[in-house]
Amino acid sequence: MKVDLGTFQERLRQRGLKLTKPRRLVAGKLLSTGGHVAADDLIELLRRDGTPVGRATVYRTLAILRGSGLFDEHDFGSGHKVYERALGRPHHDHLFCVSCGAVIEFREPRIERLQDEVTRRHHFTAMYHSHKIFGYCRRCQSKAPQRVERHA
Amino acid sequence: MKVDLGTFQERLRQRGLKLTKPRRLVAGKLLSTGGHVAADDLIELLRRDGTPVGRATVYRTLAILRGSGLFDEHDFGSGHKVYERALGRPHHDHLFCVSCGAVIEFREPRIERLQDEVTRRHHFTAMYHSHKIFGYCRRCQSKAPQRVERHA
DNA sequence: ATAGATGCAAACACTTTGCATGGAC
DNA sequence: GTCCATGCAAAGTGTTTGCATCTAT
Repeated sequence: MKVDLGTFQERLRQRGLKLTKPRRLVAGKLLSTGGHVAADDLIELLRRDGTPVGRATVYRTLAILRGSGLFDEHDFGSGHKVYERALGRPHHDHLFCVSCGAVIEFREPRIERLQDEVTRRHHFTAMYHSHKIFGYCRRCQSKAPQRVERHA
Repeated sequence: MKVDLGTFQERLRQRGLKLTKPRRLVAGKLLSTGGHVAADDLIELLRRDGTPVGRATVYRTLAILRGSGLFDEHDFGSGHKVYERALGRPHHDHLFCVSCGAVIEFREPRIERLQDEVTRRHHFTAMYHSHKIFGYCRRCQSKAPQRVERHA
């Protein structure tokens, strides 16, 4: 499934919203950037492009993109939320390097299956989940303290 | 393993810190409350007890308790962090009801094992993880929208 | 005695909101 | 023309920090 501005327009229509220039700019930049981008990054990037968008508008647009299921929002505890394209991409979870901030995606269907089992066991209806593993990535091994895994 | 103020004192000593009255009050209240408590809850509870502790001190004490491995910190996306006793309790992860805010703990060693496999695969050294499933608890089923699981 | 702790208020960082103006439909 | 969107600045929220005072050791 191709995810582009056309898809965005379509989703906006479904909600009776307008496709404005600022919204096109935010969505476009988000799509072209890929990766895990924060609101401030977007504001800065758009400003540098000579097409500044007000911070309120950026936040409001991100809320729409998230609410439409086009983008996922993640909080890696860095004090700000980051966004990544969701539609048209397979689901995955993340490893986060506490040393360099690298975000590594992983897919493990067996974990997903066990999750279903857990929710069933608790008569719980899952809507979404967040599974993050924090530690040291391959390149930051040397900075890791000599300790075993602690859970949180 | 019994976790009490004595353990706290011991951990403080190890770091060259003092066991002061405010710290005893915060740790004591946290231990007696159980559950998942936020900084503001503590401040309010202590104030009501007639033993108020400054907000800065509460936050600073929570940081120590967390850093000493006595308490875990969780963010369920409610805008504030919550704390729960960690030492002397088995590790677990959480289901969070987006309707009533209920926090349900679950243990699933098979998921933990698969996690290890994932980190090994990526040459990643895990320090801790956060696995949360959001949705509707048994009692809030009726409020759940008719939709399949969405991931985030 | 002295290094560390307290508590107030001010500072912070991220995000949201009120409101007058502007633009999509 | 109507209703929604924008953008500024101000407000909000949870948390952290500077600093003079106090206290456990």
